[in-house]
Amino acid sequence: MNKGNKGADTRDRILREAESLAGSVGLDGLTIGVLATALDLSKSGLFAHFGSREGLQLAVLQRAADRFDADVLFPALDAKTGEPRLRALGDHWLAWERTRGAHGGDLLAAAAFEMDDRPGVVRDYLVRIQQRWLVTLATACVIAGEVGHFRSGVDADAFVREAHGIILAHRVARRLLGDAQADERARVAMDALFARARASVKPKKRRAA
Amino acid sequence: MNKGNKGADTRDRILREAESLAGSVGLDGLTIGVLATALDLSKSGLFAHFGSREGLQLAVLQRAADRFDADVLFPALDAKTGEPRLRALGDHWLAWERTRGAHGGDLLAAAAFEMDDRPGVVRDYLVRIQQRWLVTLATACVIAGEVGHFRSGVDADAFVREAHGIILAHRVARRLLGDAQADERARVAMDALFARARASVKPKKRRAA
DNA sequence: GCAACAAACGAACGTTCGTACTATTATGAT
DNA sequence: ATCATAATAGTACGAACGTTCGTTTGTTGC
Repeated sequence: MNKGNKGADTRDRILREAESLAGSVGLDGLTIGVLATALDLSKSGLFAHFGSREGLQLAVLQRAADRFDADVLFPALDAKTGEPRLRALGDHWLAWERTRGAHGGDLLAAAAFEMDDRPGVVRDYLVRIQQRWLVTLATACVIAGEVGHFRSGVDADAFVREAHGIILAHRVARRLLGDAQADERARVAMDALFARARASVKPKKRRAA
Repeated sequence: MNKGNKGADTRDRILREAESLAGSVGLDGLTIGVLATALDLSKSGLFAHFGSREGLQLAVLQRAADRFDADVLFPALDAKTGEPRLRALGDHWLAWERTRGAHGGDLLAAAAFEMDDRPGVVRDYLVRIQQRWLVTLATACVIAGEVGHFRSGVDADAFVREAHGIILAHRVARRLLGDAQADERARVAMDALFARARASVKPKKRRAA
């Protein structure tokens, strides 16, 4: 996999540890000193790989984004276009959130809350990858409508936003509140979301009042 | 309002500024030095009010929780029991998230993501108030079912979780991605959530496949 | 085995962190 | 007016922060 480059190897080692570490203490809590200690490296040796702390943060984010693509986006492309693919995207997203949640946690979701008020290149990059992902989801949703899996007028943005909400609420339930049923409940919620998008006509509020 | 106690006044001034500051840099990014500078106080003078940084964090969280109760919980008690009250809770919650989002941002939501992997009294307290709030919502939802506003078998936990998701997704859309329509979309999502709880029978997936 | 280069080190930089002490000022009861 | 006490300021501390520097170690091609 590597082209014999030694520096690139340790850089990878660093980023792997950094991603995990930033998962628990946050991107901003990530510190060169403790990272170096955790890896048995000198601060300066580690520092040289990134040139600045910001460079390290950016590299960590980049790595996380790459892994996200590899773990949730690309595998879903195996599924058939339309609802199956969208479903695969949602399932892998949830699985990502869940497994990453075991240790360190989903860095990207945490960073979204951490960085939303701190301008800079790190935030800018985060916005880009987050937006790209949501657009990807929305596009898949639109396609599911076009091929007839979803009802014709399905609101893709609303769909994506709801899926996003399920992921985020799941994280809080699971990681902060320690809800053992969080996984199951998130799955059920995702099922319901898809079922609703599938239904040809919303019931509106005909029975109420 | 105050009982002539001068110390309590500055303590309040400190906490007001601290809450706003922690809203942008996080509870963990909150630092005694910059807080003191922002308030034209000495580090030591400020420090004396809380005894430790952890004490400060705890006090900030406590103040935020109190304000939350004052701004979203108590006002909703004016609404009639059942769906109206639950609706008021949801609306005020969203309004809180929104206005706090203008500057500093909702500290509690951010802390939920920031602290979920950092054991300690701060996290413990956060878990308590978060759980209490969600239980409050769930209870209101159950009541709405009992008085006939919602369908009888309504899943209160699922309802609350979905509302939570709407809030969280709104925050990311609004504060990170800068979506100008975030407010409106969150309102619509909340409407739909209530409409679904009202409907006497879910359509299930009879039309699909 | 030697030159050229990449990678990691160790020490020090100036700054900021949280915290501990002591001193000073303001407040309120007598 | 005095005096106890509360509230704030001042100073100093050890540690950790990001960063820079010069040096040492490791690798590779000749």
